[in-house]
Amino acid sequence: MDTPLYDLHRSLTPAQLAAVTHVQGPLLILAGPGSGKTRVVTHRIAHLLNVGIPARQILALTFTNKAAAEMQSRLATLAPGQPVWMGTFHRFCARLLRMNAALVGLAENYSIYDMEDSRKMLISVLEEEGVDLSHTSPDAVHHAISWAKNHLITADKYVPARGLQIGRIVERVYPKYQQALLRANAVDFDDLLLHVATMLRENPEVRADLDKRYQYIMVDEYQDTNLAQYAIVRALSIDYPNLAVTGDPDQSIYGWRGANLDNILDFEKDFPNVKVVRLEQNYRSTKAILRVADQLIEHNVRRKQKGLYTDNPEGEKVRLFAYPTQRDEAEHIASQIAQEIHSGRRRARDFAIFYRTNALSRQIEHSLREHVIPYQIVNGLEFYQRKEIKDVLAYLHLLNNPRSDVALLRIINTPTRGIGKSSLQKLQEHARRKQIPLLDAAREAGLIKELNKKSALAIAKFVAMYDRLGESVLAPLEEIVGKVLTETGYREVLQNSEAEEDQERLANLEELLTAAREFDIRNPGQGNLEQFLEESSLVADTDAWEAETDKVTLMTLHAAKGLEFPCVFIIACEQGLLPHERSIKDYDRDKLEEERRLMFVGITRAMERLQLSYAQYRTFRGLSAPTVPSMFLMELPRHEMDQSSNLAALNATSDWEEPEGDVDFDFGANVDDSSQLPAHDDEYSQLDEPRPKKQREKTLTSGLLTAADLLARQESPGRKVPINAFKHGMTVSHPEHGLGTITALAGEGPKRTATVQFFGDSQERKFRLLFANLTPVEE
DNA sequence: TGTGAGTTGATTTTT
DNA sequence: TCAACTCACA
Repeated sequence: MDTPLYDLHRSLTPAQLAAVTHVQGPLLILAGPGSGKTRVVTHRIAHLLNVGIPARQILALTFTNKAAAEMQSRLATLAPGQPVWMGTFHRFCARLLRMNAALVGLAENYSIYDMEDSRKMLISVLEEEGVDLSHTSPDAVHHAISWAKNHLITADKYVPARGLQIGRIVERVYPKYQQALLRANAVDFDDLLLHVATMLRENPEVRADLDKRYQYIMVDEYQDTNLAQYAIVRALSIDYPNLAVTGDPDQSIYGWRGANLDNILDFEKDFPNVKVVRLEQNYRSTKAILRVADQLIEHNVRRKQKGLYTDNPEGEKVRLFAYPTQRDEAEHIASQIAQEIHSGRRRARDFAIFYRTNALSRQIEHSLREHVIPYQIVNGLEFYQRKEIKDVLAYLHLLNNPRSDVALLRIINTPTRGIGKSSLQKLQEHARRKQIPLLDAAREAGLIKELNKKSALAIAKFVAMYDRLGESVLAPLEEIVGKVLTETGYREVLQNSEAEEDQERLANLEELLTAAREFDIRNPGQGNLEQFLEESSLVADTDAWEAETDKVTLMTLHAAKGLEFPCVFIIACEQGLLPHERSIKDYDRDKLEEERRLMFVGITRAMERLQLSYAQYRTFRGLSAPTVPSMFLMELPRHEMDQSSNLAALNATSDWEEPEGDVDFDFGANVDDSSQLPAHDDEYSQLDEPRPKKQREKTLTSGLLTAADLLARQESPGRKVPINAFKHGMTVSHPEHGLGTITALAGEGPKRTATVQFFGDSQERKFRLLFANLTPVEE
């Protein structure tokens, strides 16, 4: 049933309503922080549906999976069951490319290389070309290529900018890199966009079809679009220019990734007759917080003037604290949080701590642990980036795309099977000479003269194993993953290892199996390997953040965008960190303004309480040094803020709530203050024990049970062992066949099936667990 | 060929 | 500080 219109529109302000009810023609929504933007977007989609626009004509593009999921779930309550396509740019492009791969010289089973993969590929190209890297690094070259791609500059069009040192190298290597990718039937992240943009430009009829197909396009966070994304959206909005974008120039923080602020600043020029709606009322923060944010961002030149206001209460003063050391900073923040939690005033999830770089989280973590405060970190090492996961996925990648050399290189000797560096080199040599994929070269190992017998045999065995795995590509994902773990010996190696680290890896792989199983449930039917790989390639760190758990959140300022918390701490507001030194050193105003926006984003996450702080002394990269407070702090309305130097408070034993008196905030005093901080260096390094690996744990599953799980848990009459007790790699016994090992599991509930390899049996056997007479064997 | 110690070199943000 | 990479040795 459609939601009646009046219901949908109730509780919207006039400005919001104007945006929601705009249907035909371009629309620009300038949405300040906390202005209910997501609400407006989802209501607008619901409105479009209400006025009879088919769901399949609507497309909503976001930058993160999280944002897409958020929208999806909100829309689900407004307009249940409507198949509106929502997702990230990259995912959308992956889809389009899948359907039109041939147009850009790819096969439809192409692989998506992540940063690590494409970097490896680039390095091998650089080596092949014999490029001298003494004055640059592979990463710099990579970045330059990425920059070019984001600016729609293809390999054949690349002309080095004058004075750009690296230009010469890029000019030479970019085409080779691109060829290598095509040969491997692979794309990097940037290619997803570039290929689609190219495809739309060169195939007018395809473009027209898609334009017609997606008549109503919405783009979230438009200020973060780069030229490629702009071109794509533009190309799909020519015949049907019903493009609605939302964004805030003041929250553009991805310039370094090619985001082009002009896209939003010039939107009105690009699309004539655009309707502009400004959402300036903030529903999130107190007046005090908003004033601080506003004053800071006033210092930027490249922006659209915007008046932020709120009807929220004045609230408490924003705090600006100077601590002697980072340890004091962390300790005091942790104590404040602990006290608020213990007093029952707030819960752990109400707090967030932001910092400019990931490395800054360590001290905070340490203090939070000391105070036994639960926290979650959104940081670099996410699930799909872990070695063991990437290894196993590489097997899957190679199964899906036999031309993926990067995948092959990753696993041909993982776990080790006697194929060393020199053998590999010879193999690569051979592949290069004949211009064939490595896997094909491996098939000819016996014919390669340079290879000794032993190596050739090892390679042949690898190929045989690969082909054996290949027989299962149409099986459910869980089964494929299980097979990979068993057949490759990967599981066995870890099981036999004493190292705690390896046990953890085993647990992570168990999680991967669970993920595969959940995927199978979501996607019944055959041959979904490709889709599974695509999904796993396009997930990001911040997607792992869980709003529901009751934990303090630690994250970078970048990751914080789009979120809100009652209490926010921004630490290390120091020159060189925020703004980051790289944005200061070449006096680039744009870069500096981006740093300022970053701080603006951080500040505007806070609803009720905000504390900015810096340490007068900070140990960074093992070196301790006095700091200079962030220049941005000078731009704030300091007179109306609570400025305390916390030395006094730190000496007090009990009450943290009221930091002692308003000591004047002296920006110069910190530098020569080292006398009162004797030898803290050593002392701290002792305290600073390495972060336990456990902290990395991130759950892929919610812990919720599906109906099928429950079913599986039920004890069926006549059997002692619940179906769930059977795990991959487990030893089991069978009255007829004797002892064996479970090599794969698949299916759900009564259909759950185990594949067992019995000892001394030449082939595997499959059993329905519900009926089979299998028993786990205690080891 | 594989392992481990030792050294180096780099350290922003991420789809 | 730490991870990635090199190089020497078994």
